[in-house]
Amino acid sequence: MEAVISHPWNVTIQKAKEIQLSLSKRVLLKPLLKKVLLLAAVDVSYTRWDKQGYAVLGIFSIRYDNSDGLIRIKEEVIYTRKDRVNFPYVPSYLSFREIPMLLPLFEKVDIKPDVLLVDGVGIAHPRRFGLAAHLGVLYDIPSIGCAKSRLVGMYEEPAVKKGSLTKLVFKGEEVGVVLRSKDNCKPLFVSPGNKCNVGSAARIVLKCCSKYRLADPIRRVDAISKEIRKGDNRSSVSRHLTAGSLPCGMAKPIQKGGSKQ
DNA sequence: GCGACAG
DNA sequence: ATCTTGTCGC
Repeated sequence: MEAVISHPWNVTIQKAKEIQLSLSKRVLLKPLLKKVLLLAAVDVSYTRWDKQGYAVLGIFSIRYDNSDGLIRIKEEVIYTRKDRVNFPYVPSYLSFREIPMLLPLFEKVDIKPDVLLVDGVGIAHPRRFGLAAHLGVLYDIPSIGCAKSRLVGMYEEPAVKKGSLTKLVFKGEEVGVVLRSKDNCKPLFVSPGNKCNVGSAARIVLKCCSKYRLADPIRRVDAISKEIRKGDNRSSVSRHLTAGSLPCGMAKPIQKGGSKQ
């Protein structure tokens, strides 16, 4: 994929804020009605001292379970990258810490997924421009933020049953939902990133939750990220197939010795 | 002024 | 985010 927008990343917090305020105007909120068949997910894990980050981008082809209508991952193509982290973690500026590591991975993908799931927030952000919104705008694709905790907004606790949800309201606006993705488990904070709205975001994320608290695709990239952090060995581009063949255009991007450092 | 604060 | 054993609940 090729970014539609380009801007510096090694910036001060003040400049980062200006970029967020400027780019937030490009966020488009609308129903995402197209059936999701190709889904992407990203995540980054770190070493204890924050010196290195392990970024992962997964492209997943999807099938729908006949019985429950939930999404099942049919095939996956995984891209990973180990990088030194420069930008510190500053609440509401996570994009500037993680996106620089993810950019090289997106470059390797030559197709646009129907939606991108992100471990972080979308518009449920002080300036309505969290990590998911930022990535969605950069690549002009639908994106959804699936945070494990709250950054901003007020809400009431959703019922304990999976599928229960309550509104996440920030400054009088509904910026997302608090979604119970698994019975009796802490809820997820789902907010649209780009080319999606709150309702569609909640519907899609719930369909991605099969047996665990986290949406399957995010849980997958999260596991891979932590796995390679421990091992820190083998090729940085791997392929995993579970059945059938890849949709046209998806087979190409796999190469060996692709991305390291 | 003080507490809160995605990963 | 990461460091960590056992432990309580579904």
